[in-house]
This record gives sequence, structure tokens and C-alpha cells, in this order.
Amino acid sequence: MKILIVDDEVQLVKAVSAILKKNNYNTDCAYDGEDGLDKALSNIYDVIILDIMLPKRNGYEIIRELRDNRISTPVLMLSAKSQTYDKIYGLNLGADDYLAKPFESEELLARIKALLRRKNEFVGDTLSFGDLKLNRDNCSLLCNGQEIALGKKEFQIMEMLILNGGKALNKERLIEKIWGFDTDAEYNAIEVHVSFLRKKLNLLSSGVNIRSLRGIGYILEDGNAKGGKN
Amino acid sequence: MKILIVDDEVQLVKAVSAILKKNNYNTDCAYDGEDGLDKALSNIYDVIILDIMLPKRNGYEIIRELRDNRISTPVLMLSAKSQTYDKIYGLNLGADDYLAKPFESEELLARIKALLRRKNEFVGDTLSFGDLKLNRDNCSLLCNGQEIALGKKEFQIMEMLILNGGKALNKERLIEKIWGFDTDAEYNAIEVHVSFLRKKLNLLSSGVNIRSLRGIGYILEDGNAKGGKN
DNA sequence: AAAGTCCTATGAAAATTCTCATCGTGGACG
DNA sequence: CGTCCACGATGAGAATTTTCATAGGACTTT
Repeated sequence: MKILIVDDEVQLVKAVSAILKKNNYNTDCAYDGEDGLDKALSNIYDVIILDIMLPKRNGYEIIRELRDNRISTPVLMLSAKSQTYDKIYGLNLGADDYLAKPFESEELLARIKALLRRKNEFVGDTLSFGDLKLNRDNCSLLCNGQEIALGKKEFQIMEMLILNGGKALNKERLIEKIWGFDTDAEYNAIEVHVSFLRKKLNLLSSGVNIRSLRGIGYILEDGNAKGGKN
Repeated sequence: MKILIVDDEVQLVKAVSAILKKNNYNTDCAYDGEDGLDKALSNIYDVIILDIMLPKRNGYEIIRELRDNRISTPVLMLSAKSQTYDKIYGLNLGADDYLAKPFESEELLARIKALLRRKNEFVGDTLSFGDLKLNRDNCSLLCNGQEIALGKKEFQIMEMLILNGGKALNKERLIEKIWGFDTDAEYNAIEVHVSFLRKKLNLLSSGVNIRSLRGIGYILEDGNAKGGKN
């Protein structure tokens, strides 16, 4: 789960980034509108936190540009101004929520969760697939009344697999989103963590399994679902 | 040791970044001239790898701008063109070296080492302080004929301490350069790694020690040097 | 169909890093 | 000079991640 933070107040960006990381999100940062827009256009983020007042391009422009490019990443607008006018303007332009600075970390987290819930299948803090429930708060996996803790990497892989629903997930994308695009991690690292995950799925006697598609990647299957492909 | 890579060929940037990381450098990346310039102006890099042809601002402009701002980070210019004209033009503007694409990773590494050697006290692949020699190739520390392996974090901390020479190094800077500016690492992490380093310095019976300056940071001292402060 | 090659799986171990709890100490302040 | 407090040091342990070696399977080529 990757979040882009765009704001020119370096201290604020660092603080927000730290808070998000502590809550198991990955973050990228941008300090001006142009950089922010470039990054956002890569369309790898699940949420964008966007200041209104920015050097080079303001928040409104960025949203318009994104929507023009059919990128529908949810946007949480930030602003020092708490005027109603701004608020409505931002929402009309396609921001999905709004938060006035200064704010509490709890409120920020709550709103991000709300945005994720809207776009994905989050219920509460959990993401579900088949008989599995993935809990973001403690990075754990629930199944058949049992709970097992996941490592951060395991968690993130499972998260991406579930969010990908029926589609295959290739390793390059996994590496980019989880390890970061400029890592030197090898594919074997993914394979090892997938192996860990499978072991844990077994322990939980889950009906879900991770199928590998040779040369392509991984896909999540629900063994309990009826075979019909619909 | 942090290196900035500025090039619009994403694949190339990734490849270079991976090579450098494997060789114990940290990297940041930028894909256009403006972003590259912004990052370079932060003046936290030890080398900048810079393409000539770039969107928004070309390599020449970036070098000029950097030098105008009295930032003397060594620059390794890249270009698809291998014409002599470009070569000389780049060097005149303040590029410190030049490499034509495509290139071998060995050559890239060699040239980077050369640039570092020029600016710092590198001799071969080692950095020295007092009776210590720090070896980048295997992340190890040599002293009195003994050698001891360092963890990556330990290595980087020691490297920064040595490069800082007599000056104090504050923790915030260590965190920014080693963990990355958007980390959630706590100061205690540094303290723990410094503790590891001290233990290893002891094992080597080195005359060098890491002194802490309360509320400020760390500084390297050579216990064998005569007390004169010069 | 046999051989060869590439991709994937996985056990086992190692290495690294982080967390936590506790202890010590410098220095401010009364 | 004594007390208190924030900062730093460090041991111990845990957790996580990576590395390595090897084996199995799939796909291609001949």
C-alpha cells in the first residue's frame, strides 16, 4: 500500500511519512507540484496526500491533470486554509477528502483508511479473500478462528495479491512496490517470502493458495470457491 | 556515500542504481533536469551521475547552476553522443569526468571511485583514519593487521564519521543519509550501531574512538595522535 | 522423447537490524 | 553541593530478511 505525499513543508512531509510508515504504509514524497504530478502520473499509488498551495503547480491543477489522464487515485487534500470555499472547490475538482492543517495523526490515518475502504474491499481494517482476513493493524492473517503474524514483506505481498483480485501479479511490480524501484533485491527474495506465506496458509488450513504462473508471477486462488469461471 | 543519478531512461537509471547499491553506495534518482537540479542543490551527494540530454533542463544547465551555487559535488557526465565536442564542452563547464553510453558497469564503478579519490582521502578502495582502514569492497575494517567485517549500517556510519574528519556529525544527518530522509528509524538505532562499532574498535585494539558529544552527535578521535589541537 | 536450460520452491543457516529494558552520566538548577 | 532529568550506552533477545545450495518441474530444442 503506497502513498504519495506532496507538500513543500519538508518537516510536515517527514512527519507524515514517518506516521504512515509506522502504520505499515509505504511512502514516496514530493516537494513541489511538478514532481508530485510526475510521480502521481506513474499511477502506482493507492492514495495521494496533496497540499493545495505548492510551488510550480498547485493542488487543483494536479488533480485536474490526473483526472484528465484517467487516473482515479483517491486524493486527500491538505491546506492551511480551512475556509469552506476551498473545501468545496477541492472536492468538486475530484479530491476525495479534505483535511485542514494542522491535524492529528489519528485523523489523518482515519481518513486514509476511509479512502482505501471506499476504493477497495476493506472492511474495518481488514482485507478479505476467501476464508482469509488480513489485518493491517498488526500485520496478521486470520483464518478459521486462528491468527498468525506476518513479517512486513509477507504482509505486503499478501496485501498486493489480495488487492489484485483475480489478476496475475508479476514479480517486477512486486519488487517495485514493496522493495522500491531502485532496489537490488533479486526475484528469489520474493520466492522465499511467498514460500513463507504458503507455509503459513497451510498452518491455517486455509482454502486459499498462491499459484505461480511460470514466467508471469503469482495469483491468488480460492480453493473453496466453486470451479465455475463465471 | 550517496550518489544521485539523473537520466530520463528509466531502465538505465534502475540498472545503474542496482549496480551502485550492490557496491555499497546509496542512491537517489531523478528523471528530469528540474528534479535532478532540485535534489543536487540539497548538497547531500558525494557524486552526481548526470545525463546531458534531459527533459526540462539539460545537463549543462544543471552543472552551471550547481557551480553558480558553489556546490562542487563531482559530476560524472553521461551521454549517448561520444563526439569530442560534447566531451570537451561538458568538462569545461565543470563536469569532472565523462562517460559515453553504453558503458560497462566496471568502467562506471572505476570512474566513480576515481572521483571519490580525488575529492576525499581514498587510497585504492580504502578510507583511512588513525590506525584504521575502512575497506569498501567487503565492508570491513582493518587495524593492526586484523580485519573485521562490518554490517552495512555500521559501515556507513563509520564511513561518514571518517569523511567528516574532525567535525562533529549530528544524528539527524546520519539518519538522513543512511536510513533515508523519510524513514521512521529512531535515534536509538544509531546508538545501537555505534555501540557495535565501538565494540569492534575494541576488538581491534584501535587507537581510534568514537566520542559522543551530548546533544550534538558523534566525532572520531585518534587517541594516538599527539594532544596538540593544531 | 531425451537433453538441456531456465524458472521456481524451499530448507537451513547466517546476517543484519531493531526493540526493549535498564543503567549510567553530564549538566542544569536550586 | 545535591537532586533531578534528559540523553546516551549497552546487553540481550527477537524478528526479519537475505543468502546459499539444491532439487524439482516446465518448456524448448533437436
